[in-house]
Amino acid sequence: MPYRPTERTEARRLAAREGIVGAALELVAGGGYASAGIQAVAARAGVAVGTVYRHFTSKGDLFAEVFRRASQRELDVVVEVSAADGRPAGERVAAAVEAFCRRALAGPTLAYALIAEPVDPAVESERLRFRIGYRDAFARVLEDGVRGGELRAHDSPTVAAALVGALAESLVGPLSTANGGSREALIATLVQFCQEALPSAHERVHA
Amino acid sequence: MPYRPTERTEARRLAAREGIVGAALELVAGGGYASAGIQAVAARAGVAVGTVYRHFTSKGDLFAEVFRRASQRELDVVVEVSAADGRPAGERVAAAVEAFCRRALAGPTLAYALIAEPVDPAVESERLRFRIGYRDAFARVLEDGVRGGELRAHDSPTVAAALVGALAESLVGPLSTANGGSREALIATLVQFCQEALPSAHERVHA
DNA sequence: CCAACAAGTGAACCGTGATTCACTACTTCC
DNA sequence: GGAAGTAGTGAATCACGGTTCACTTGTTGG
Repeated sequence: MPYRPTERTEARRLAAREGIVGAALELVAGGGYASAGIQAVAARAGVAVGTVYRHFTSKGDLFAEVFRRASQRELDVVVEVSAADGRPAGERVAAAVEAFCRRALAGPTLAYALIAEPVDPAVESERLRFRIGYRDAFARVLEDGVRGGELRAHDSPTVAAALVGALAESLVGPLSTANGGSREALIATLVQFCQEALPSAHERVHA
Repeated sequence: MPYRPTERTEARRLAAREGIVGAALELVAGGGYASAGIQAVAARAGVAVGTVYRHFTSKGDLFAEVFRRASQRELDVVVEVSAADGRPAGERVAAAVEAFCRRALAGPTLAYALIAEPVDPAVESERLRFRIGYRDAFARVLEDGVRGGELRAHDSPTVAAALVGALAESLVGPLSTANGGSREALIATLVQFCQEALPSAHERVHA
């Protein structure tokens, strides 16, 4: 057996792969998914088009990984911040919302790509996993709040989805350009909104 | 001048145009924008591909009209329902939300296409107009509420955008499949959510 | 009926961008 | 050095669906 990939070679291969993922991520962060063609990725990574296909079976495969990494970073922060057990649900939601907002506003193009921009089906399904992750993070907080008597019983998944949708729309959705004010004011408005939207136990139930 | 389009001919032309728009709308309502290619539209309308281009300069042009009509119907209902001046903002928001939900749930594929599905830029800009319409309808109610002392001062456009986003996400967004319960329960949850989310004057301001 | 023009037709065209593949260059081991 | 295999290359190919256009058909008024 005259040839067998060695450690050194394997590392080089991995580095090349990383270079491609990194180039793709830079393109997405800089100009959105629309600007991230295979040719552009290859050029930025300093490799040939064919090389990209040595490491990924398709464009969808590549960007599924790109989205997975970028989204995981974001989700981890929100999960971390909202995990603080014992504290009131309202505070935990506020912290999660603020973290979500700050990160989205810090890299709006990336946030748009991760949340709202049209993408390939393979990438879309990856995105869905993380959207569900956000929803579930909020839902956990809501359910803890119910258990602790702070919130009344409610359909947590739906309310959590509504919170995610509210943030997505106001931060990166088509209506997001509307907020004329400062970044801090926007965050304050959204934090406030999400906190009040919670089904507090002491709130009068309308209708 | 041996030929001049007459009334009868003009009517026939208009009918053909309507047939194309109708076919396109049926396709969108049945299978989303993705399933509505020019070939498919022409086939369903019973005309040749070229005929479509006698009536519309491009695919974007055709579907901009399709979306405009479909969206206008929906927006009119929400604007109508929420316009009732004099009544409390909470009630008006509840009525608007309920109308929005019922119509979206009655035709989920169409709702998805109108609100969330990826579309051509020309169509997207048409969609934006209507999303702004929804937001503004909510914003008007919010501002009336502030004037009437029912709500405290706040960033109405942003809060209105958040409401629209919350509804869009929970009804037709990627997370919408999650709501396991009944349609009525979902509507009740969202109506409740949106009402509580309003910045009521008597609500304690956190943080 | 015929001139003049519009409407209708649909196979062929075209732009875009992902994907392929025959080839070269490199790495390992004997 | 040479055999055996992998990584890299990038111009050519392919798939797709919107768009075109030379042609046929239909309509009007003289």
